Amino acid sequence: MIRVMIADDHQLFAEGLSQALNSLPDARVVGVINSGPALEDALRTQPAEVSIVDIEMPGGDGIAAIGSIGNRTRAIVVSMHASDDQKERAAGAGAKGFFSKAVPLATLAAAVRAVADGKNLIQLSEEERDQVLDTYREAQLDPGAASLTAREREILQLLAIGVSATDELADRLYISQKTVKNHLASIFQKLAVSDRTQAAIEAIRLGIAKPS
Amino acid sequence: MIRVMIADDHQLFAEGLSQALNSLPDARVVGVINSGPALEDALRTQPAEVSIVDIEMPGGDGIAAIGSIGNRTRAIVVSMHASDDQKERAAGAGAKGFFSKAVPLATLAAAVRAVADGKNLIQLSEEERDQVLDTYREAQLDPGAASLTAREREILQLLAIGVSATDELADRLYISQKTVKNHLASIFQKLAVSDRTQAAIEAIRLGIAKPS
DNA sequence: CCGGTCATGGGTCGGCAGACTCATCGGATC
DNA sequence: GATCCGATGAGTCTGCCGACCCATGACCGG
Repeated sequence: MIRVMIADDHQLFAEGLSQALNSLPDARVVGVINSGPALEDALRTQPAEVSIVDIEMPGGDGIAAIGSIGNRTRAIVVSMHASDDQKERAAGAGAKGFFSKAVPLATLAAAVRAVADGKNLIQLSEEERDQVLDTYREAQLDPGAASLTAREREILQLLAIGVSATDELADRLYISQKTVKNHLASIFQKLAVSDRTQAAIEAIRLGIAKPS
Repeated sequence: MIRVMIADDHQLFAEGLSQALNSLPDARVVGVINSGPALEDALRTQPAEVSIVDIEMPGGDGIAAIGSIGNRTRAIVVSMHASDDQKERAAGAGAKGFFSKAVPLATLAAAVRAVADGKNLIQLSEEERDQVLDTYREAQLDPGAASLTAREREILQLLAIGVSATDELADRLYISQKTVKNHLASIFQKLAVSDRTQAAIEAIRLGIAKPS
């Protein structure tokens, strides 16, 4: 689980991003703050592997904040109006990544994983960076969840949207009820749960079910 | 259920906000687009009661987009650098609300509910506006969920964190298994579900369970 | 070709889940 | 004070759920 701190004076952006990252199965936002100086304080009481910092903040901007937190966290800088100049300054302060706020959420999520894994993205060319990010696009699931088969995942998806009865699951998948129960039994083992209610909750938490 | 469309060229912001609004029990984001002109197209195929539009977008800015969508949707304008000038222009184009991106998410959520309910917030003074918003801070739950009793809500919270067995629920609440089953029966009726798995999913969707 | 894994399916069995009806008691409401 | 509702609890019964064991055919990697 990657602990993430967000620093941005635009609350709407910060809270939205927080919700979005929290919905990833392998990340957890542990703090949302609205100014640069507060970042250092927050990190003292609440450690985080990765911090996402807006470069444009009032009261001592993001760059200064990054410089002061040093090695307590790895910083990813985001900017509204991304420029090469800003990128240079971010790199100089020790940031490990630099992104425009115009990039898709999936890209930032991949960057968070890459940076948490020790990668430094900021000195790479765009092609190199995208290549690295591609290897981090998928969430690192729990060991149990990672070993789920395709069919088991299918059943979990149905479970998570409320298809809970064995006969309904069997109907939807065109298999017998016996097979459904067999699959469920392996799911219970792999997820370390004891019934389909807990399995459904786990499926939602792990992001196996698509809410949209 | 309030259908919401989001138009913002900063994908990170748009997707983050989308996730955040989707996590509300009474709103659903039906589209996220990244330019002004695309808003009109999107609304033609996918109706939405409320649209959240960034005033600063390349390729014909948000103001023009709002003017062209007229009465198909009610627009709330958000801006990075909120100014009175921008607010005037938004009001002139027919927007029903105007907010800085620095406001908390809860405020925007309340605004979405207010605007969906027919309120026009843009001509109000700050005090008047906050007064109106205060009446919309709470999500309008489904009729069924709204009538849940305190005890029923307690059971749902436990269910949603994986306490699924009757005897465990009884232990945690210091009541008999019989009573647990009686409460569950009323919950099933009120939420229109048929077993505790579906109830747990509904509880999560309705925000009855606290994830953090 | 052989071993492993996956999807499919069968059988059995104990036990819990859900549906239905009812009772008591306290607090609120009128 | 009569009434309603919420919380507590009980009894009964059908049937599904979960646990355990096993079999077969397909596929894949060595």
